[in-house]
Amino acid sequence: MTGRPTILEPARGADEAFSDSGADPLIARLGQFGDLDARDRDALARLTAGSTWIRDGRSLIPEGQAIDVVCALLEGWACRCKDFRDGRRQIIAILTPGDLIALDDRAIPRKFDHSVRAVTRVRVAWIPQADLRDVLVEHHGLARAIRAAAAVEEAILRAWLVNLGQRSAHERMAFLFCELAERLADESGPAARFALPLTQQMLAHALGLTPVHVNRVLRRLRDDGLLELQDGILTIHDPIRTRTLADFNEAYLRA
Amino acid sequence: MTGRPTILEPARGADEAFSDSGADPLIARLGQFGDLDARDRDALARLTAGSTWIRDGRSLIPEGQAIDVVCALLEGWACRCKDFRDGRRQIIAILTPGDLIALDDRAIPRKFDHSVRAVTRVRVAWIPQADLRDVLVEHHGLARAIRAAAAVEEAILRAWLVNLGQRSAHERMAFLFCELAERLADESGPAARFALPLTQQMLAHALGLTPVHVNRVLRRLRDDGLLELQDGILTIHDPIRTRTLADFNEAYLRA
DNA sequence: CGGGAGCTTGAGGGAAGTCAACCGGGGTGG
DNA sequence: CCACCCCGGTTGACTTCCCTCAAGCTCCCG
Repeated sequence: MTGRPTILEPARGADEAFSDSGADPLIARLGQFGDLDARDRDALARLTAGSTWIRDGRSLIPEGQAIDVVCALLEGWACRCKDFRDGRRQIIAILTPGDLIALDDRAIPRKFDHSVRAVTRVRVAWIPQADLRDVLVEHHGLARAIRAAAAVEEAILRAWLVNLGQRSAHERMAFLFCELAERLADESGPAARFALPLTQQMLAHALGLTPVHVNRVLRRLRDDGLLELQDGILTIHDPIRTRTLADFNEAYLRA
Repeated sequence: MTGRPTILEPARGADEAFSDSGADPLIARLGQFGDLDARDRDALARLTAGSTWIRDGRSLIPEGQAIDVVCALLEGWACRCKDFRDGRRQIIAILTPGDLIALDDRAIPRKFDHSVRAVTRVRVAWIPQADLRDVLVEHHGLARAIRAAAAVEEAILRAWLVNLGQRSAHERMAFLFCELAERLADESGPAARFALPLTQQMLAHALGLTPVHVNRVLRRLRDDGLLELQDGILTIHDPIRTRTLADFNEAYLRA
């Protein structure tokens, strides 16, 4: 995590080529917060028509940036992070497909107090704030869903604050995994097995721990039969005990 | 902090008597985020016309409450806090006069995922969400100032998350005090000496530490000549070194 | 084959937690 | 009125969780 991509991409026509893929992840996400009709979905598709691939490790939004365009994360993972001059780093949020980044839903232009970085290779669409605002005055259901998503992101922030303040390393780790399992849930319930593209270093930055200790905690959780993180795949073997350890309640993730 | 007031009030006509005091703290706070004209101030005064005193330690908003009225904090301090079943508690935010609590600026009705408690005796005004919304459609400057205040509160949340995740106990404490000094600033700059009505127990809950350790850290900061907390008065003797220790930058508190 | 990134494990240290005792002040009840 | 008692603050002794430093591993890639 030096800021430079650590793994070179396989050859593509261009690093940041246009793609015509749809706005599906966005529709799936926002649809959780209220039904979207065909016009809403169409508007979303138009807003995200031109999307771009960006390599892992790249900065999507630098700290200090003024907010003038919204970034719709369509594929891949990203994170908000705050870097210290002395090298310390805190990951403030983990962003997954369907997240709207740098959304200024309060119409208060502020400079970014943190940066946003691509964790994996990501596909994003850049939407001028004005374009989005114009669409939202016509599409109330969409506007409402977006506000609900923002409210949930704020609730996640509070949950993380509590997590860092009160829980032990083991509990923190379990809590983070429970949250991600819930956020990546489909109709069949929370994901018990999913791709987790975070290095132990990144987990450390998210949990306020050192990479070494993250490793030990993961080993302990594996030895205890709770879960396993192998080759970027997280498997929660014992969801009940994992939830209990984390004292996890998913209510804050609902609108 | 058992949930019951620990200090009984001196006799008053009634515990929750009406008061006709004005909306000055609210005007002062929101005025920082944009000029308010006489009509705006008047509207605020009308919204907060009937205010109530509530004893310290009382719960203003219980966890799980649906948001139907905004609570304007006019005098005294309060805090947002999250309680665990096993007795652990995390203070998520410290609220000072001028704060709007349970403001639903995104118009997304959600159940409260934490509680709000009076730290000191507080004077509050309860404003039905609908009344506030009605006023804001007519008063754009006011609406904007309130959105800006909400954006700053969210930035404070991020700053606290980083504080808990990355800083040592000493740094955390210094950071919190720098933030409060800045938030309580007047024209002459950050407050170097102000009433801090938080017990060491509450500081511990805010900083993710134990009360015993808070005491030791305070002693150390005092011995080192940085600051002093005596009888509920915080005096920052050496603002420069305190800021340096905390690596404090107040940019996030500005709109 | 060499080098770097990420993962793993061990040994030792330090920051913060735990347990316990004591003090002082204010409220309360005998 | 005085004696408690409780709460908050203070300090010491000891423990523990997590960090630091360091080495060695695998895998991928040049």
